[in-house]
Amino acid sequence: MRFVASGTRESSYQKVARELRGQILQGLYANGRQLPTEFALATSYGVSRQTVRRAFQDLLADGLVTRIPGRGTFAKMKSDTYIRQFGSVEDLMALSTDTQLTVTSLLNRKIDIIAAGRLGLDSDVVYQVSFIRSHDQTPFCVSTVSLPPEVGQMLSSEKLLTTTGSQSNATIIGLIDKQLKDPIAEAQQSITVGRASESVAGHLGCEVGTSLLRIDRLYLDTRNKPVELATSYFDSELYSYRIRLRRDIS
Amino acid sequence: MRFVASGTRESSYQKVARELRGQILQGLYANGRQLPTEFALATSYGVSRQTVRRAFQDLLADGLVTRIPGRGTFAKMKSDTYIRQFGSVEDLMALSTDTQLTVTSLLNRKIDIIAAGRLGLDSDVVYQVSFIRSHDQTPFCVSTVSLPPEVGQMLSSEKLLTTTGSQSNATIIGLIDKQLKDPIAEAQQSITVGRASESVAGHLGCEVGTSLLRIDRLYLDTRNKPVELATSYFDSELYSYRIRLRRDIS
DNA sequence: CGTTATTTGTGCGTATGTATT
DNA sequence: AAATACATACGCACAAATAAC
Repeated sequence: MRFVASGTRESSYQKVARELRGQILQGLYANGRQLPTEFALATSYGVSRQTVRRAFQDLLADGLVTRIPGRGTFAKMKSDTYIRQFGSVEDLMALSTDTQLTVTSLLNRKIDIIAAGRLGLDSDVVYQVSFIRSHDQTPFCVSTVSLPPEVGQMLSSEKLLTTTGSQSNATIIGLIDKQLKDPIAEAQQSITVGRASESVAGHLGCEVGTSLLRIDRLYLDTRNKPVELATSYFDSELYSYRIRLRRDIS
Repeated sequence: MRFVASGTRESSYQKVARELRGQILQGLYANGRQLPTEFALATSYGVSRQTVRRAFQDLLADGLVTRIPGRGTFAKMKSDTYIRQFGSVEDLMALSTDTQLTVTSLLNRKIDIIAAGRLGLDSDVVYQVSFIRSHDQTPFCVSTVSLPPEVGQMLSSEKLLTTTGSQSNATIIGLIDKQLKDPIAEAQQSITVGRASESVAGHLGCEVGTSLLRIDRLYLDTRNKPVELATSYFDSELYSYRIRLRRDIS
């Protein structure tokens, strides 16, 4: 899940990390088996031990391995399950440079009573745009964004949202935040289980009715006015939602 | 997720990372302001540039900074990407006031390879206790808590966990935190979709196989040692996981 | 029980490359 | 073109944890 700009050549440690990641995900080190030592990998790849260590730091951050001083490095994955969580939603959303947005339904005026209600509107009219988010050409998330009419009209000048199949690595809320008088101050997020509709299943490549992770986010500006409602579906077999909470900020 | 080991003194790069993390979270570098360069930090802390780089790798993995070659290191601005997660361990511990816990399976020694693995144990022996959480006499959550043997034995004096059908509005992690030498410092939470087993379905009053929200929490103490693994199933019809994300305006 | 070998962790120095200003 | 700043890569030394003898 580490970065890498697409254009540049892959560095040594990235190659090591990529190959080890593939082997782990393929179950070569299933049941927590031990990986080769730093020294062994360094000699077999013809790189220094530091380079191998750098690769392991990525695998560690990905949660794929456990390292125990004096003992060795062990894979965390159990091959007997289907669960391939080689990343988290947070990781993927965090680096917008890593994920690509492809518009599937252009920004348009729609009638949506539920969305309008959650946006605190009096009428039933909202502006909606739908898109998929991909990482490495693999779509992992389908989203629909609903906006109050005035916000929707504000964004109607954005070519990204009004051109078929257009791609970007921006975020909608980023676009909105730039143009708003009052900036975004707060978001309310709710995570539930949802089912894949026909269109969602088509985009994610799963079957209709599959249980998906559904994440709703309602963004509010400093005046506590809702400015965006985003409803996203994630395939939870591929991606889990991971959060790290810390205590003691000092 | 970060590494290592253990009872020893804090290392140099950890100190640098900790202090920078605190400063960022306190808003010292709010609005995406630039942090000192590697060289500046190295000289001011009296360490090498490599050590500063090691610290930045942790902050990068935490998603707290963005680094741009040729430009510098910047605190992640919440506006140009999205609003970041700021829950706290305290929030999780305070879950208890309006919900009630009923023990369904007493604290006991069990064999659980998966739980033991996630707790980083060498053997397969863990202590487990199961319970349901109710609100207004309606159960909405079924949890199983796995503990390392030494923690389990520590809690074996708690009447709550060793008496059939006992009720309380405490949290297990709260009980643990009181007795631990090293307090809880961090929690890793993973949210996925799970299916109701026979026993879970029985307690929640839903059908076997129903899709449920599954939340796994791994609590770590200040020495990064796992002390509790909680696996909970929520009926997503009754309960959705809500988070409020605030933005630091400063 | 201590000793030794293995393995990971920390820290530093150096050199070179690449991107930005 | 030059200076700045991050990225990669290698080398070395020593510390700390573990396991085996």
